[in-house]
Amino acid sequence: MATGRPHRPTTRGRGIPEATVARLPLYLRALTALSERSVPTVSSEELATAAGVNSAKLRKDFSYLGSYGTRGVGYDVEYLVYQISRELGLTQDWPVVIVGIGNLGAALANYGGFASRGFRVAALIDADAAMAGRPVAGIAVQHIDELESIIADNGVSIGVIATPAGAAQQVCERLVAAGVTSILNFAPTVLSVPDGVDVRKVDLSIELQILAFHEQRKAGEAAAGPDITDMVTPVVPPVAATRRRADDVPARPAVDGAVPHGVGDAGSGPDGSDGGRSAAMPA
Amino acid sequence: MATGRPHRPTTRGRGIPEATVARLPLYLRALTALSERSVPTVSSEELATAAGVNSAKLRKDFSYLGSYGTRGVGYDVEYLVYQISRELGLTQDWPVVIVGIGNLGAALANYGGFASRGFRVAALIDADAAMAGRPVAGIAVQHIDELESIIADNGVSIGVIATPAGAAQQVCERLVAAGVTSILNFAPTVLSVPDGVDVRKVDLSIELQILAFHEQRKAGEAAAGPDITDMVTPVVPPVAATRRRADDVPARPAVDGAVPHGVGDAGSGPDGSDGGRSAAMPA
DNA sequence: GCATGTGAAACCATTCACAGCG
DNA sequence: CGCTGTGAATGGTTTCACATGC
Repeated sequence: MATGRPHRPTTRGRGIPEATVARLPLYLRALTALSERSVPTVSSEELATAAGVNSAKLRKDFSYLGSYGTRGVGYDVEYLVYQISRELGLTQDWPVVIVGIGNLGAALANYGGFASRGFRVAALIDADAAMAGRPVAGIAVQHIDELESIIADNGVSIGVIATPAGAAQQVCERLVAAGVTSILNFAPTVLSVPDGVDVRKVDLSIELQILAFHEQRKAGEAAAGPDITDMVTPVVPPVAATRRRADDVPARPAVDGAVPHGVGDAGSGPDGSDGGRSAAMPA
Repeated sequence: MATGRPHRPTTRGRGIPEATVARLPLYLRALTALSERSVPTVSSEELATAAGVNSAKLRKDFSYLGSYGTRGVGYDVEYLVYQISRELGLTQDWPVVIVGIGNLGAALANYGGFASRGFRVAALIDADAAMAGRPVAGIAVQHIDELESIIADNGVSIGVIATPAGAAQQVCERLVAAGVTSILNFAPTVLSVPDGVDVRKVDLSIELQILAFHEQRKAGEAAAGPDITDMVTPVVPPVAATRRRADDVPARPAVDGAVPHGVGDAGSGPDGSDGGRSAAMPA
């Protein structure tokens, strides 16, 4: 159980679908922008466009919160802002600690959207004694020895981990032991936590890899595809590759004698022609 | 899961499910760790644990790639690393540009996992002329005027946006016009892009809000016994939680005469009796 | 014998399409 | 009449459980 789990087996029916919860902040942001421009009401269509979803989905999402719209008119912006804020728990503010004040931690501490929407940076914590006392984003960094007392004194229940991967699990354990029950993890590691603790993960490298997958697919289709009508750019000049270690050779099946029958099997170097994306049901 | 769209309606069936693609990087990381410890094979059970998923899911995921395991034995680590890398398109390297070298952009540029897994920072770009020439993570920042030629000269197809929200859409358009077809967006905005361009979004503030939702739910459950459905809780003046503007009052339905009937309607502040932790707020 | 690979079942999410109401 | 709210249809994902084959 890693990333944002269903957090709980289904504590008795009730409740907003996880996918909907994940979109509420999006709606809230769009609504806040409208509110700032003093727009009084919006239709599901307009709001959906602003939030980047389709209107049916938005209406379905809102239907889980209650009937907050007016038929034939739309939604009252201010009222909806309040209802969503309340649903997300943003009418109270949440003290947050950031552990690991390197480049990333500092960036997070400086991030404005942080403080503005119900969250307050209660403390910045780092293991490097040399950092202690140094102000980052106007807050003095504290040494990790203080972690437990900081959590307790401030009633912190949300922690952000921005440490190197190697330190993440240990920091996580200390946070949890001290009372934190929600963790936002920026370290590229799978954290293991006890039940009842939520972990969400933000991983740059994973996001890039997902993009690379689609990117490759586009290139492959463009090159060998009768499908996909027109592509924006013809083909990306496949720059030479530079694999990071010495394992540039495909690597053989191994085991014993028979070779596992891959689908679009190896042989194609960095890319060769490869053709389609391979993948296809096995025989 | 970020905003990564379905990239395409279903370009004709075939292909690996999106949910599976999103997990491949996770498996790859776990496998790489095993590889470094020279572990020759793993079972689906072991690998699943290391990646933080369950084994049935992992096997199903791998089944979309082909039959790369050996019954009764498990998977050959090296071979699987190669197959997944190839599937993700990591056997070639991808030049990436980062636009917006503020705190976050600098953190991204310094992020090690970046370069190590098939990605290469081809350029750092910023709109501030004063930044031009300044080295960040060993690379000289270039002015945004050079954006188009940098993209073209380096065959960049992946761009990372780390600018303030206000600049994001414009930067996005320039990137796309110059040939970028995959974008990783860190700015808190919904980007609109033409078909064929993939956007993935990483949004700190959204992640925190999702955590806050669950956090609130935990507190609510702990405090309000059996069921939260009781509408109109008597007490509780909603804590004056330092809302950022003057709109601290709930905001009324509005429209005309009738009040919309919410579900677990307002009135319930942070939670009342609280029970759980919950920060001593500054009044 | 044991772990993979996979149909089938269960589950969740999205989309459709329209009834219902201001 | 227009737009919300929602049952029903569709599509995708996860889980189960076991046949398959090393």
